[in-house]
Amino acid sequence: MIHEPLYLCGTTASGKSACACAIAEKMGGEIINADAFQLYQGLEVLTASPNEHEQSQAPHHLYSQFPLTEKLDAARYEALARPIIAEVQSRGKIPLIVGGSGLYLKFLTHGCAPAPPGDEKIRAELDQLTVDEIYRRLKNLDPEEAARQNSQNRRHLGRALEICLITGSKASDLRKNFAIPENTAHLKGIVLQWPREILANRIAQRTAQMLENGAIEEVKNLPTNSGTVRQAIGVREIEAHLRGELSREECLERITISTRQYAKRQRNWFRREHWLTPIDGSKGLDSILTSLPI
RNA sequence: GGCUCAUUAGCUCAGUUGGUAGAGCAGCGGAUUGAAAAUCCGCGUGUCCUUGGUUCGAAUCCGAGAUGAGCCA
Repeated sequence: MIHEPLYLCGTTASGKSACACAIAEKMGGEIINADAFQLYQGLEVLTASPNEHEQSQAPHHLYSQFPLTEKLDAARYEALARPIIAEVQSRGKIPLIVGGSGLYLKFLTHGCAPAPPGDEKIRAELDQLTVDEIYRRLKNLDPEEAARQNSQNRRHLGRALEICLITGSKASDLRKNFAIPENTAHLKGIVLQWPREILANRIAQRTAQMLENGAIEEVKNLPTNSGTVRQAIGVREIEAHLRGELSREECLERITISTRQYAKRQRNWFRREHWLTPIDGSKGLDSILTSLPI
């Protein structure tokens, strides 16, 4: 019997890991990571990766798999996760895909557009330009794409321009050829939701816990050539603290705020994924287990 | 006790020669298919400490009071 994957989403600090373990134990599942930063090895504390106890409760895949110098992206993630999902299915177990990285999840649920991967040389060049310059260049090559992007978003504009430069054709054409599937009937998943105040408290507590448990050491030991992973919430703040620019207390406060803001963005993302079944995270694991959409 | 300075948005502060106020941060709303924990967009009514006065008109000038900080006793 082949089991469809069950997606377990939710904002940061919504209790996904614990919930995943409970589901895996009860229903015979294996957990597959869908968090962009927990893929790396060396920032387990800062990224709130599942602890040893949790990992011993059920098989976990794609956690702490890559060195901090690696540059992963959503497409590579999809390519990594697919065979693992198939493997879990072949064992007759349920693939439990758990994580909060909306884009990564979307690649899994809706597929990957046939676009070229990022090019470091091009990105390094674009980094030298102002947003206005990037926008102008994109507008030149692909006015349609420029029109649908925000003229101030260097990341999104840069990606579109990069596609044009690599392929020699228009990013907007590529977009037309790749329609995001609208049929989501086959998708099964839940999104854990919490009252905002309570989630804010959980975030504050967990952040304090991280600093206690070695997040500062992790950042201290970051290799200088670590790329993507420097974007993780907490890295900048802790580095500022290590330089003496922020007190420990200020550092804690800054990370807590950033995390709260991130949770808000996640909430936005998941709200648009209508196929997800919302579940009240504060109801407790037993209650959650009985309201799964399977 | 005397003198000086401060008091404006949740916080830190701007506010030109009097014409009922605006930035950053926070907060709220939103976008987002190969960097996504990233990146970006939108949202500012608040007893301008209180109270008398001057004035057509006061956050702005004058008096008194309150609170805080500093200096002198």
